[in-house]
Amino acid sequence: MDERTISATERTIGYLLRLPYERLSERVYGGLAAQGFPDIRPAHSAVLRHIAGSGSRVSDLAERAGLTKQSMAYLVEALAAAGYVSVAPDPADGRAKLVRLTRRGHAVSETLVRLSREVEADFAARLAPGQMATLRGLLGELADALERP
Amino acid sequence: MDERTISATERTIGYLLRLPYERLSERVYGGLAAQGFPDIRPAHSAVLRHIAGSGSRVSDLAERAGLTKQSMAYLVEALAAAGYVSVAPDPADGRAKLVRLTRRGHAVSETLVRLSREVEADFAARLAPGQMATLRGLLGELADALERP
DNA sequence: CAATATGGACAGGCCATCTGACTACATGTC
DNA sequence: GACATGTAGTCAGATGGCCTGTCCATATTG
Repeated sequence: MDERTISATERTIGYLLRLPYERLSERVYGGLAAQGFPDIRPAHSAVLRHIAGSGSRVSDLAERAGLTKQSMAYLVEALAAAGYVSVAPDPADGRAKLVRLTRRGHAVSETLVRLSREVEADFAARLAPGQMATLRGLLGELADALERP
Repeated sequence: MDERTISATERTIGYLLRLPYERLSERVYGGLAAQGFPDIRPAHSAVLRHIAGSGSRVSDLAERAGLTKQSMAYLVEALAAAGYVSVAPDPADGRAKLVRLTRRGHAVSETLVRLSREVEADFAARLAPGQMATLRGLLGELADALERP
């Protein structure tokens, strides 16, 4: 008889969301390390996901990612030190700086998306045909609903 | 024209899993704080989720949660200091200690599950009828597949 | 111009994890 | 029963990823 307090009765939706997320993360960031990007960590995706091709300000990145300016500056600094982004003064505003992906930054971003798709495909193979598409669709609808509260 | 590097092209499955997880967490742990459990943090769910009614050892908890013994001991210590768990020597093994939920620990565990269900219901209300059940079912199947690799 | 808002930097702190080194106890083998 | 090895837990130290508070420089607006 299993006496577990939570999981025996019912797995929480939090557990069900977090488990695949963590497995995915391990594989994606492990894969990045294996492919020559060892210094990219999950938190850095907050930068990579939101950075505009024409460059973004730290404040904008912070707001889009839901982090403080200081936290975003910390992440950007690490990416800049490792050569994934460049930071240059914004010609349009003397206070601001523009963060841009370098060639290496674009490479890591593309690799990240590719690895993510690969792991997603592997997850899909563990479900019945078509179910991963359903899952992705539902998560997308939920994200749409949550992005605009 | 949106030039975002990742999200404009396609939201990664990681993003789609993490977004609802984070919204859920904010609400569940905010709710716990509001209901008199201000010192419970998301990491503590690793203890609450895996602890057995008859008591569990730190090592067992660590293994089930996928953490090191040291990390689990750190979490257990905080919960013990706040009165959510008791820690007593294991009569069956002089090296070991048994971690048990106190009455307050049971209360927090039940409240956690209840809040989780409430937020899940709120999420469900943002989707078409029945879709949340489908989503939960698919996540459950995926979790089953990932729990036994 | 003065007042206020904004972009960013600096300092300091906390939490949640890790690794490495260690002690105390348990167990299995001879 | 003694010894070798394995296991439960602790101590110490480090790191990453966030936070708040404070401050400076530059914009913007009345």
